[in-house]
Amino acid sequence: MQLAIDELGYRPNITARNLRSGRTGVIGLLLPELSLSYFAELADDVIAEAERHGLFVLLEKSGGDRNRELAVLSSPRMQLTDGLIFSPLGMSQEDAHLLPLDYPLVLLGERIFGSQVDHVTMRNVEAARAATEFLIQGGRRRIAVIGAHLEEVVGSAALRLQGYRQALETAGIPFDPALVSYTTLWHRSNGAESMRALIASGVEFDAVFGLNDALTLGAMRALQEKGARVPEIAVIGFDDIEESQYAMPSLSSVDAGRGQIAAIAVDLLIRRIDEESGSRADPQEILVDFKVVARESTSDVSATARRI
Amino acid sequence: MQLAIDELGYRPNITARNLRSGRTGVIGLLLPELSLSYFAELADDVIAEAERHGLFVLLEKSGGDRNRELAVLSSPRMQLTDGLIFSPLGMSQEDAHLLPLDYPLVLLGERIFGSQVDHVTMRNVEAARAATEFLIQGGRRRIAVIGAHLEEVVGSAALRLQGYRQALETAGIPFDPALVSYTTLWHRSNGAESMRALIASGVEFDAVFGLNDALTLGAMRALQEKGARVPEIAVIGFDDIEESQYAMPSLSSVDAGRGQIAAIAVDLLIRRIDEESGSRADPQEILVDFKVVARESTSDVSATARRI
DNA sequence: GTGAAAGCGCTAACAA
DNA sequence: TTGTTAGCGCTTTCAC
Repeated sequence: MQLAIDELGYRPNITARNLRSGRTGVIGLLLPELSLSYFAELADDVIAEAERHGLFVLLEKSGGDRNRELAVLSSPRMQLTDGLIFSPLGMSQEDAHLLPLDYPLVLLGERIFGSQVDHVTMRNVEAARAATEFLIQGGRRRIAVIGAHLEEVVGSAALRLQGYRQALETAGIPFDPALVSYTTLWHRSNGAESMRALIASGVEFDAVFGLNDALTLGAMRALQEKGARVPEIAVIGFDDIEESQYAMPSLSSVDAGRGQIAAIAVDLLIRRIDEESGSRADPQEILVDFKVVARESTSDVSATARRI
Repeated sequence: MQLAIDELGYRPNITARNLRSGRTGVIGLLLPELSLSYFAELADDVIAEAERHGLFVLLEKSGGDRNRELAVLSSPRMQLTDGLIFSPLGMSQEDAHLLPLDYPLVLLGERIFGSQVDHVTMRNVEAARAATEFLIQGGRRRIAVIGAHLEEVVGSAALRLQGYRQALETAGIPFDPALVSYTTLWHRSNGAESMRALIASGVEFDAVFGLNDALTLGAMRALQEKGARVPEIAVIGFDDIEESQYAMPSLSSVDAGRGQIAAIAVDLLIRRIDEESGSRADPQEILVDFKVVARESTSDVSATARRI
């Protein structure tokens, strides 16, 4: 039988099979932007994980735009896929009710919590607090923050800032708003601009906590331009993207569990896809592990807060 | 009528439509690795371009492995897509006959030339020559190369090395094999290792041409670790990935036309998809434009070749 | 056991 | 114009 199949070169028609079975074997992945290393690496992880389960990944990018996100969620395009892993950036908590419940969906990130949808995310507050505590243990007291978002309540920036403040509080260090620098986006250029502004403001600091690695690499570059030495000024980022270990000096960071997020998201999505349509299990909220990765940018050196 | 559609919430079944029409509205993109910035940025460009034409992108990664590339090419998975944009890395010229001719396919990159398949690529030789000439015009004579591949004839590394040699020849500078450093992969770590080996070899040089930006950023980092100053040692890369402008110092590079490659590849693929099955147009070989992007790493400074 | 038939939801062709 | 039907290629069911 197999011989005959090979000989005649028979190829099953996947589309017909899909029509019949109601499945496509494809999952969607909706991310803000692939040129941000964090998301590129996340996509890599998701594709690898999906492949292990015999699934393919249809990749869409939203550019972080709420309308584009909504358009993708409601478009018939998504019928090509059995489910969607979605990392919102434009949409926020108030939009939670706009998430489809009749379609297998797994949320990532920090924009929407407590919806009726499975959600995998990192321990932003705890991980940011660990990063800040690590700097404090290294003797730093004037820790600048790069990448805060104005008036944000949920979202990565707000949560990580919260972790930072908790660490200060625990250590009895007063919070100084002058040390917090705001950006809209988290590209390297925003980090560099923020750092230049911070330096221009004349505020003293002995360490920098960047709310993601791309930002932080830009900030570290701007610091060095002004003649500041790292780790005399200690610098730590967040996400632990691959290039952080090749920066000059190599950048300390927090590995917030990206690989684990990808694996769990795919697993949860598959579970939803396989679910009998009548019996919808309760939505799960999953938090993954994190760890501080110490590199040269936080090597111990005598610390003195100062103007640069 | 539209009212009735909206009211009843009618959604056409895309799969049924696909079965009927023989089209899926999805194109495949097969790349080595998304965590390499060049490919992440290329994927971003392809997705954006596909979207402009109402198409979706199913992303697959090969890890640069020939067997995985062949597996994807011949697997029925690809029936989910109307065509494929493929950047081979494991497959090479001898495998050209294994490319399917009965399926819309556009090749990228430098591994396979002159096949019966549409091909979009950069002017590797000319662009590498331009980068090298740029260094020579800056007064450099001892230009190290990072990232050559042993015994490669076609492929990005070989072509770019060829451009380097042409530039030397035109300038009457003898080619010194001791200045050429070989790697297997083009990650940042390989660039750093190569540079350390080059320095350990004791050879004198006053400039570095890295065959891609990731390599070059790693090499620049290793240079600086040894106390060498850039641009006293001038450094130029290839690809002009986004982060090169934020390196310290910012890295000069060659923009070899990535965005144009994405746009043309999608256009060609659509043309193939729309082609009547009987009338297969001749395969096209398209070369895109390049330009040298000068940044701090090649700012003019007095150059003296030396041991580091 | 092997084989025929129905139907997934759409669209193109045809009939009224 | 409007309505009906056949068929895309698969899988599941039911009859033999």
